[in-house]
Amino acid sequence: MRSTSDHITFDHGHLRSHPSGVGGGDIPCRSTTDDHETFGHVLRLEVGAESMCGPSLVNRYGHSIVSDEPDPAESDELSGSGLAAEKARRLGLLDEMRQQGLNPYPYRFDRTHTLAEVRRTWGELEPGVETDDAVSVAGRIMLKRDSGKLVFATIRDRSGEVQLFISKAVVGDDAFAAAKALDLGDWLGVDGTVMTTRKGELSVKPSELALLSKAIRPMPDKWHGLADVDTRFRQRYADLIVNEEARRNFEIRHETIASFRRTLATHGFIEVETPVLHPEVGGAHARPFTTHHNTLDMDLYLRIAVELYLKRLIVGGMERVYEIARTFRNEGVSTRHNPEFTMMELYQAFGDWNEVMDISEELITTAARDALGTTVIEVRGESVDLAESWPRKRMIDYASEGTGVELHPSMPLLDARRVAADHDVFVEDRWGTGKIIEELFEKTSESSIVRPTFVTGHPVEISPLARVDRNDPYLTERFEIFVDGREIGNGYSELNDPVEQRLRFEEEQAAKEAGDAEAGSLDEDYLRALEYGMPPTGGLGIGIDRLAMLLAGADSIKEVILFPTLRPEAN
RNA sequence: GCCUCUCUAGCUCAAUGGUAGAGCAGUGGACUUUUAAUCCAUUGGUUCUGGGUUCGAGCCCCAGGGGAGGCACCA
Repeated sequence: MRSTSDHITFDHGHLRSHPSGVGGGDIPCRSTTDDHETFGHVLRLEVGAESMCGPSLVNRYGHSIVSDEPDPAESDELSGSGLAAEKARRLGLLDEMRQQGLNPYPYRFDRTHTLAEVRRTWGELEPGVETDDAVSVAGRIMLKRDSGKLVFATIRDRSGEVQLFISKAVVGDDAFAAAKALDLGDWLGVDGTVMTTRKGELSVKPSELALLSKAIRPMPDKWHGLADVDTRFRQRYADLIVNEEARRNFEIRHETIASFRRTLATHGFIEVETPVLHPEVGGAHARPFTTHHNTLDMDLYLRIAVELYLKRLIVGGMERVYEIARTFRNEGVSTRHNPEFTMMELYQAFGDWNEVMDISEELITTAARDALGTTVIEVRGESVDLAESWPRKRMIDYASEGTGVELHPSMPLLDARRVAADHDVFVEDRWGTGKIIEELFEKTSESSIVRPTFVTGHPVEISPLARVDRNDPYLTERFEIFVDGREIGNGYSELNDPVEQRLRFEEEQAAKEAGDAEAGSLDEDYLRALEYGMPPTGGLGIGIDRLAMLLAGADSIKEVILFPTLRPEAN
């Protein structure tokens, strides 16, 4: 809560009472010493914002804004050039500016062109051309080359990079000195004209430069960037500043999600938001995070899936809904798992698993086209065209081929256990044949699936919310999408028979009581919803993080999550 | 949770158990078409932390911490 009384103290009258500054009347408190002339022309000032010219003004945090203390440049801290000394040096520059009434953190800058727009408009200019075309651009200083009476600086905004051609003869001695004092990492706003150098480098020749924000901390290595993965993930801001790859990965993630929304909109899906705090765990097989609401005095779970809520909406007649849902699972962290991750789940009334498989292909293929400009991606050195129809193959067929034994959930449990033992697959006592078949599939086949593939027909035992296969009572109409050995999606014909659903829940409940920490609980409200009648429905979930990994070619989920879950920093 | 690897200047990296170095960044200087600008000079260290072995430890040993990869679990 800001109040004027404890905010920076200044008054407009004070500003007005000062004679106009030399350089255009907007610099109220110019110092007359040569030292302070350094910044004399570099700043474009906003009225009122920089009027704290009096001695020892203190802001609401108690920091001195302007003081008569000795310049930090003379303090002990600056005797070296470690991080502390470097920060002290730059803070000293700030003090110096403020003593002149200049604000190193002005409130705004009006730009006319992004750097990509500059490049798009003037990119074809011949070498050595000077135009009269005026632009205002802004960006962070990434490189700086100081050459006598010229300074070349490369600035970057979100769209790209452009060089500044700063000429002493154009900007004048004072502004040129100020430009020389700029540091890598500083944000700059520039008014100037477009030109090309003799070698053809597209440049903006500034007539006026404005420091938009002073960097106090030095940038990572301008050439090598930031390589330490720990630092890259903890200080994502630094990673994004210096690593093109990081920026690209999150661009791809964004384009993927944006593409999903467009595709779903064309199919008449409605985006909804359902609770993150769930009183019951359901919709997937996973261990939840638990939390507590104080006023209600109620334990709650962070959602592990949104399935049961979205299907309630299908009962309610919303027909086509989806949610891009942050989801939480209290399980291991790996290159493929983050405790919080994003799933897109959709439900489509009157459809079954066939419609949902079709839309899976469309969503992912379109996302690739939108994010990468191509549907051809590289997977394990293999060129894969997502636009080619994805093969469909039953899980029991994979497992049978993998083991050399004809497997089916109807086979006696003892036989299934023997096959598992032959393949070094650990089996829990409570597992039935269906679960053992899934384990055998994962052991023998999962990692060998490279191109996108629908693995279908999961046993009923491991699919408590999926409808039984219309042709085989032991299997369900379910599929999982595998690419590069990883599951990225899961869908099925939704079970809508409330009586059968209750029986399935009761089996899960029994498993939970038998010690399965990941089993869901019986959700009476969901059953009540089904009792009102849910139309035939197809449902789908796609792991957005994993899809982003696939499209970005990232080998770790942390590369596509801006702030992955990490232990707190040491000390 | 287990196994392996890793941690040195702000960043990227060196350094047989024997005085901790380089490049970048920074500082001072030269340079009006550079572009990882270049050239000259130069500052900067709790070698992750704590013990131990040794005349001597960045290096060897033990314990702890962070991270990565693999396994397990899951998506």
